[in-house]
Amino acid sequence: MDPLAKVLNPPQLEAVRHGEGPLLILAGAGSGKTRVLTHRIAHLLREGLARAPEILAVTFTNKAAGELRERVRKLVGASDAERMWVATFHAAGARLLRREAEALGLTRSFAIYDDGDQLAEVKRAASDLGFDAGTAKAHLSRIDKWKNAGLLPAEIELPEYDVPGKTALKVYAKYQAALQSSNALDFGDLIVRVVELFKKRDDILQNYAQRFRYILVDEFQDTNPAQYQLLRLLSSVHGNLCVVGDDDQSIYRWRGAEVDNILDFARHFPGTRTVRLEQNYRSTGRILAAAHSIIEKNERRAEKKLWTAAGDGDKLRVVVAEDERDEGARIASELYAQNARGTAYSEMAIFYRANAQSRSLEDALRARRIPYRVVRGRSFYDRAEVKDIAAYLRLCVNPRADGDLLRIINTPPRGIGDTTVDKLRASAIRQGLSLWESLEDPELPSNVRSKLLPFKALIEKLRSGVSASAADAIELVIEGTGYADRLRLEGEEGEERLENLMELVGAAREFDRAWNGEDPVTTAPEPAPPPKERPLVPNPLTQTHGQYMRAVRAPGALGSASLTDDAPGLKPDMSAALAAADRDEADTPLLGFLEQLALVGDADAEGGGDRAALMTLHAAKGLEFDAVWMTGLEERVFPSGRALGQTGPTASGAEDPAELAEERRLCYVGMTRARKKLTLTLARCRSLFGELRFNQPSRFVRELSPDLTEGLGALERLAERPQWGAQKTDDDFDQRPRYPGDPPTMRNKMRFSRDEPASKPPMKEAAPGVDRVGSGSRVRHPTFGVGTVEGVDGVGPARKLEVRFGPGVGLKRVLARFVDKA
DNA sequence: TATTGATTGTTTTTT
DNA sequence: ACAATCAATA
Repeated sequence: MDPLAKVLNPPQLEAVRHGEGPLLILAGAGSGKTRVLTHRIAHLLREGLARAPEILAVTFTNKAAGELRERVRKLVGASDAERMWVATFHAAGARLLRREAEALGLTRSFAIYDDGDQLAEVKRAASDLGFDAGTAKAHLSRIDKWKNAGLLPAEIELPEYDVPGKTALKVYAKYQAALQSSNALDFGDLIVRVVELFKKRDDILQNYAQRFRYILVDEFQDTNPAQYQLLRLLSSVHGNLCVVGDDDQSIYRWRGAEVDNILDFARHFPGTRTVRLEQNYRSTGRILAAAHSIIEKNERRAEKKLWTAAGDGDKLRVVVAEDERDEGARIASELYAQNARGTAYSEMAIFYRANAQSRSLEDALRARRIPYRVVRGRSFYDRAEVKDIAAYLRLCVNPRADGDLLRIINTPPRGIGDTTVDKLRASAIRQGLSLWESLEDPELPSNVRSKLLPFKALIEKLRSGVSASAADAIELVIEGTGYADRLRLEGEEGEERLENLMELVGAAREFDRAWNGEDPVTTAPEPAPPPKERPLVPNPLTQTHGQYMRAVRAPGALGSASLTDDAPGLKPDMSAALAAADRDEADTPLLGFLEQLALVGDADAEGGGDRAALMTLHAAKGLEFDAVWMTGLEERVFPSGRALGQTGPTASGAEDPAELAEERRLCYVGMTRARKKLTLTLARCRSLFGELRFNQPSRFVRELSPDLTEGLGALERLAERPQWGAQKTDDDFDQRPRYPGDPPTMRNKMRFSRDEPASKPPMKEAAPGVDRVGSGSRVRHPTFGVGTVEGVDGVGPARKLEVRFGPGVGLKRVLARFVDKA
């Protein structure tokens, strides 16, 4: 019998063994799709259906790409794994475009603009055209939509009456031209411009379409039309396109994702074999049944129903809280109780619809001293100081980058104000040159030139001083531009920014090392922490959270760590993996690091230690936890007020069925994250946008069957109570009529502290949060190793510690959030 | 050029 | 509530 049959169930096996032709794998939540993808890739190689370089596997997140790459590597070995393309859509696009840049009139060192750069550029485009720059956001959202749809300006036709559309289109054309002359691309371009390239140059398309004999796509339900076009083109020669996804988990419609891509796949690719993965290996029967009862109300979906061989499990629970503070307090005490019963905090998660909801939850957890981490976007790399430094570096590498030049020409302030900049821009436009080239335009007034020339000299000095090393380059910029000096003058906040830049240097240092295939430094004077068969490497990307991972080194390859089934909690080393993928495309570690800065956030950073996770429902996709709390199950919160036509600019009073279907999918995604325990909470009233609101319980809880759920009784009691109009203050709140069984008022709460135990629960040893690190503690810093705290300044994770590290490092001031308890 | 007061719009944000 | 952004001001 095929040994594969031991690790795969029949439909999984069918998907893995499918040979040529289009393949659609409808993979329900927790049905083992990554396993299928990895085994399928291994199968293709083993059966000689493809050689490694002929395989292209695309995902949406860096995390997914890293995980896939790693798991494939474990199956097929490092040398094959390195020769295939396993990347995010955007990384693959960037890689391809760097190779073919000339064909689009770009150079290999084009810059990748992020949202902020994009908005700035759109503003300039709009104001150059004489439009109000205040409308830039609206234009940008149209531009993004066009790009998601795969439409470049020339291909867009608008009806005469669409006046705002016409304006946006003009801005789009101008914006696109500005990017082109800046030798820059935005995220959307990383896809659309590949499509453009393929349409324009059939020879190049043929080259890639021939090469990629087998293409595999993860999370296909999230593809936008541009990505879909790209896949169509790339698979046009061999037709071996395998897509994996779950239409029920499509939650990015608002970003241009098109569920129809997956729903109509079989129709668009004749001869498609469809495989359904419906056996769930994650959740209990009740959780699956409840999730199904929510999702089955959606009309257009690929019929499938998850089942599990595991038991029914506990009932879901609904908790009705008084307000958001009460909601937080109850959840916090439940977390505490769960933990006392043996569930690690790291196995618990709290989800919310909108980031704004995290505040009250965090307050409650902090009050209870429950260790947590908030999973957010790319917060670290989005800091202004990091982006400033990146702009300097990009300008050094790519002088045509007008956006980067404008960003830093007066940062730190060097007397180059708006008027000077305007004159420079006018000159550049007049002569059709880049800003950089115009810096010494002899026609500029001498007072303007006298300001610009020193700036030019500064950049030239940097450019000649910048070496291959990313870390050295960053240090040179920080010190050489006066940026550091400026921050040092700014006190408290400047200090912190400087610390952040030091972290950036640390990340770059690690990246350099990985690039050069050197062993990562272990500064720790004592034996490296957990004795694994390999040394532990700080992940440069995730080091802000002090995470450590196992280094696995392939011969002659870059370091990359493994995400293994046997090592839960260890995540792949993204930067090293990215370094490996792009090494032949980028020439130096500096260029590689810049690429990483653009394409990889620190979002994937998993906080070390035993902490509960807080995140939006969107951020939860792809994750799983033993116990999950979904919060804010109230109409206008979840489903969001926008889907109900109640909030925002599109507020029409009418529900938007498409939006509501997406909210439903979001609910489905959230519920299917839970392995064993699922709790849904709502608050009777909640302050939202500054006013106190009494929201109806969400339809998603009202729809739950009592067979599956406990605590529904509270909903009915709630319905019997009269509703009050909006009440603005706590005083009003306290003077509401009292009903038997009502929780105490706010004021009472302060006195009696209903939910808070009289004495604070003692901190558990298992929670190595940074909060209790003080003088004398031994701490571990990802860059500096292990040291002893000698001083503390401030409170919370943002406080600074003076730490005495080992020899060669000495006394350093570091942010508490960057260290872990040693 | 930096500071201020008013105004604005607040879902989600893989890259 | 609240932050972020912008126009007017010193």
